[in-house]
Amino acid sequence: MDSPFFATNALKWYDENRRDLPWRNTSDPYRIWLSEIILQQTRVQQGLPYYQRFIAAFPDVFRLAAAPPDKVLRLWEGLGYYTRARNLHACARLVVQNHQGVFPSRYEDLLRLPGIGPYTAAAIASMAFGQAVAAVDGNVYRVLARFFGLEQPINSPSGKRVFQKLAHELLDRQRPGAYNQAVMELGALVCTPKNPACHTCPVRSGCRAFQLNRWHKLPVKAQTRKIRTRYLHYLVFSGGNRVYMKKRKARDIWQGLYDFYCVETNRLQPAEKIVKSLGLRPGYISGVSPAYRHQLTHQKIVARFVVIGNPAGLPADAGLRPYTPAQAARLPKPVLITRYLADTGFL
DNA sequence: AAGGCGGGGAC
DNA sequence: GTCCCAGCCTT
Repeated sequence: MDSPFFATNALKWYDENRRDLPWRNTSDPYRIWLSEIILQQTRVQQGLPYYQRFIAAFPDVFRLAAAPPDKVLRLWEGLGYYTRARNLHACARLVVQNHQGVFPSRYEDLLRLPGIGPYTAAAIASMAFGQAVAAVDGNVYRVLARFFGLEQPINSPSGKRVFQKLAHELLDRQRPGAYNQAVMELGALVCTPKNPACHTCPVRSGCRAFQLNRWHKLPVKAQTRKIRTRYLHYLVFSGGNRVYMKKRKARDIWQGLYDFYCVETNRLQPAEKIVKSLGLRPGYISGVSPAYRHQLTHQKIVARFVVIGNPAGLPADAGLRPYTPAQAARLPKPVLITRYLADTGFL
């Protein structure tokens, strides 16, 4: 299905189904700008009352610029991302001081203002000034990825360029502002992240994701696996110039490398608690190391070493075997373990 | 390229 | 609990 189908039907649907929102009944750049800042990463339902309060308190950019910073921040309370409020105020003052209170109309000039990035600059330029620039936000990524069946990740720079270029090609040159809002409105009301209302979608018949039943797979996001913090409590059984170590099994970090008996928990625990959990008396503890930290690709390791000077309490069947310093030095070990052994002087 | 920022709603 | 939301800024 070709692009005119998408743009035409999205625009038509928008004209008939759009929500009546206050910033859509004006061409005042100040109001459009304010709404866009408030709606960054924020749902309309949450942002709407804030918009009303800001307009009531600051009807124009001069009133906002003249306000004390605390008053602006107080009105922003509860909305989150408070840098937005500080940038909002800074931007207002900049517009008043450097532009005589008149918002710049070109995308490139808007982009220079604090708090205005590529999306917001395009939104203002198109909606307030009719400039033919595509505003690409999370909704647009989702709608385009689904309609065109695009598998490029939306959170990589290369993927972003693909969507930006496509959005620019699709843009309705006659009504860029309405078109941009049409696509976003479609994403907000119909083509939602979960349970999209495909049965009411104006462009369903041309939608690749709908045809292939792949809406739930799109858009693709590159796995930005978040860092997991793991807390390892090592029990270092030692005595007679020997230290007890074991080989790590597969399917976890440090496969095949050698370390000590390990208790993993959700958080750092007192050494006594760890020892007790093994049925050992706390009196066996002959030393506790500070926390060692180690950064892996997607994990942060926090390790603490509890020295058990009495090998009598050795857990059977843990695969632990005694090694002399010379032997231990030759074993392959995680650098964390090597560091610890070096710190204690065992190696 | 990655991380931080935030509260709320859906699931 | 997780994911996402009309993103931007800093490092």
